[in-house]
Amino acid sequence: MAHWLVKSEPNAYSFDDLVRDGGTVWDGVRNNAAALHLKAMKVGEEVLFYHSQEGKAVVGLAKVARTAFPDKSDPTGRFVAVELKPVRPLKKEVTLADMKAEPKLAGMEMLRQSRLSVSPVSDEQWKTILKMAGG
DNA sequence: GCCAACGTTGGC
DNA sequence: GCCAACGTTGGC
Repeated sequence: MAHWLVKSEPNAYSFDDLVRDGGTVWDGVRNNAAALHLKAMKVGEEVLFYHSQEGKAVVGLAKVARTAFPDKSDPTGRFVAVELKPVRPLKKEVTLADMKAEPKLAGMEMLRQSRLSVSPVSDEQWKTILKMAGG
């Protein structure tokens, strides 16, 4: 099973919003690299939910509820959306500073390319982050 | 098809 | 608020 990380500005859509809604369509991605990752997602795969700008931390776990389908909000029809459901909040947030300070996470895609809104997370990175979050 | 200019994202 | 990184656009 692959793992992923998605970013959202909590002002626009926070993890609490996802919990409140019980799930959401993850659309609005307008970047090819990110879209490729969306297309690779499978139902049931788990996703780290990261708050950018206000927060700068991984705050919760979500999972893929529906694989990629055409993003209705995209007039060109080139991009896709998925559906995500909340799993649980993390016991402890894992901040960007925490992740940068952890050598095991040095190769993380989201650290390498900070603007990428959807990125893959390796098994080892996944385990490391969950451990940092208090299990 | 190249590349400069511009816009957007996101960390600081 | 600034700036670096990166993607996109448009002139040539």
